[in-house]
Amino acid sequence: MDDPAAGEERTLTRAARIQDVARLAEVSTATVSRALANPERVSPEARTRVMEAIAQIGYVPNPAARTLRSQKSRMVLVVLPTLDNVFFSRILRGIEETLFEAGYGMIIGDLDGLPEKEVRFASFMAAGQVDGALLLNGHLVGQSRNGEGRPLKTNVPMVALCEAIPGAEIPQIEVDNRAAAVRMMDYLVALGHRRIAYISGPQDNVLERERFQGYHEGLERAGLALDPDLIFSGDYSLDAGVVVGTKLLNRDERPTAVFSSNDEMAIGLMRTLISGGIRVPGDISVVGFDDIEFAAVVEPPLTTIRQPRRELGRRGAKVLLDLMAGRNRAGRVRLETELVVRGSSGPAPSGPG
Amino acid sequence: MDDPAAGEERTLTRAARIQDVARLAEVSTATVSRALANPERVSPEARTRVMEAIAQIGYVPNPAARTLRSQKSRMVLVVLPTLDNVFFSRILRGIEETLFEAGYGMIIGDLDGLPEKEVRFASFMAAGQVDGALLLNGHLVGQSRNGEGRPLKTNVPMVALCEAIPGAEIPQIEVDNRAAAVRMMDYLVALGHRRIAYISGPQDNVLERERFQGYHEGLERAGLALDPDLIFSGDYSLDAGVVVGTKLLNRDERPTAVFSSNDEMAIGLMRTLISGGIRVPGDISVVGFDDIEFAAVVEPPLTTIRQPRRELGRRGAKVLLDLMAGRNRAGRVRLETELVVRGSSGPAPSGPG
DNA sequence: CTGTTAGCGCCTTCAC
DNA sequence: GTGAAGGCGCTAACAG
Repeated sequence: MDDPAAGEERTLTRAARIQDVARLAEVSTATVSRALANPERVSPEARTRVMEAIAQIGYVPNPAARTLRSQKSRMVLVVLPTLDNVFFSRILRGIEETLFEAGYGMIIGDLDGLPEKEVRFASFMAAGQVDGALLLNGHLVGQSRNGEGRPLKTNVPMVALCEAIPGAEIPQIEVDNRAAAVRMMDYLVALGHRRIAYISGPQDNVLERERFQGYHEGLERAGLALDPDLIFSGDYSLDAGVVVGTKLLNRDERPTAVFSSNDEMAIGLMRTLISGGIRVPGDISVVGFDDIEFAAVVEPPLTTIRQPRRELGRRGAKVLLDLMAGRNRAGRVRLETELVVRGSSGPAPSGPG
Repeated sequence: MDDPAAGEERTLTRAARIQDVARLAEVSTATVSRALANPERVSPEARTRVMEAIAQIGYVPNPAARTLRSQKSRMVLVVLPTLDNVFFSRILRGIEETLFEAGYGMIIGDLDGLPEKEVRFASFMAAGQVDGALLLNGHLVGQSRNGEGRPLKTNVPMVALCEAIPGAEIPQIEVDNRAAAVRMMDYLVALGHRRIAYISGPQDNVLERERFQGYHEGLERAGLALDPDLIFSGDYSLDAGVVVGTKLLNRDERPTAVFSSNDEMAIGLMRTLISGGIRVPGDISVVGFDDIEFAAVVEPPLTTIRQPRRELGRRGAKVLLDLMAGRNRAGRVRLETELVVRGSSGPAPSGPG
């Protein structure tokens, strides 16, 4: 039994420090530190004693002290527009698993449309709170806005994910949205469609611009003109699709196909068209983008483009890990997409469109 | 103009330290520190000089040093079963916004079904990496498993969210799942249903157990017996609903209503039943739980129970904030739910069920 | 292979 | 109102 008085000394149960381990194992703190970081550099006996002591008192190294000393936090900041979106949460998962394996933790920066939040996240980087950052928001964090203030000079490695940041000299991992959209257009054109409408997402979204470019290029390849009457704009929500559907129902001349820049809007649109007595794909084909889970279970199942979201996260995290380790792996990575043909698309109706 | 040689000294652009500010403002580091923490304790002149110096060199306090010194990290750990789920991401958003306002950052611990991850997250707490934790996973992190090892003795405040942790002496914020399920059952019974099936989620889920209890209690209130043939088990996925739908299609005697413990399974079920020629709600009523976005746009729209997910996150974060500030706000908070009646449920068919 | 030593950057008494 | 000094817990030189 231990001397009860000794226990009395530390009733507050302060966390064990490296000193405590050293004392118990009868070595110096340096040896404890080494036993943890470079076990091979410590004699087996000492190592065993250290490990036993650690287990006995439940020692866990203090990360703040470690960070302060080593100037490495083993934390990564992930900046994203919103947490509340399946699209991002799937990517996040890929990031998390990769980071975790490498021993890194993840701090989430949800911008949530509030610019002031960005400032604080920028300071995380400036202050060395994180060793690297993954940007899912389409622009550089802490970049001077309107040239006001100095652009945050930070040497923290960053990688841009999903939304390319034009002009930024950091690695970019992205899905080739433009090429995927072109592919979808080729598919629709091959089915005989000539009047193909488009529902866009928010215009300021880099990713959206690429998809629209693909739509445009697809039209050109087919020798079709871009018709402003066939361009609708939405905000990626189900409701936006409903709104477009209502507009279409009130028209005399309808497109034979609608290409929505995401699945939610496509689904909202389909529902509205069908309720309005239009057959999908008999009268109008509807296709989306993303391949969210529900795309396969709506009626009819949605033709769409599958993006490797989890893989996107994994790759981004890997590139960042390399960067943080000093291995330069700059440049741009483009991930392949897949056209998933389901029941919501079919041949263009033969009558006058 | 500055002396170019002076700039030469720090070409590596090391982050500015409090020393640098002090030197530039011609005060001591203590004054800088005070100017930041207790501005009123510093003379206006000194304060101005300090602030100008800070702005000029872009000083940001080093959080590691601050944490080491103050033993407070201003970080909170959020442990959850998986990131890849709308249900959690909505809660997360409520947490994030509340934490952010209070100046706290958020570290995500995605368990992802891997027990070894839990160990690391536990050490985050043991090591003082975080000041508090929000548990969305239904059990205590770092608790000794099977009594092996010592239960992690940590004084880090914790709050349990969404899944109550039986026996744990920490505050719990939750939705009253049982009461909500009872309410749904009352509604179905009032519509004349007597053969009401149930699709459960994973059995080890505390939240699932509460919902099932509600189902059971609802039956009792209506004087109905629990029929094992009417209990199906799933895993909250769309596919699980499809599987149950297929089973029902092959049966002679079907229930007149199915209560699914989440919306995804209900939607998968509905789709399968309808494809199999069964009318919803004409032949069978289908109801869910959660009120995810898609519940309103499937055909027919799904009757379900709405949970205040974001509010759940906010409340949990607030209680934790209180706890960390030393204000004791223990106990249990139950948030109200709402029965959302849509087109997927209706009166029980009159013929023999 | 091991111990001693010197900080990492900050905050906070303690004097003045 | 301000400055000097010590130390939070750890790791990385540097000796031995």
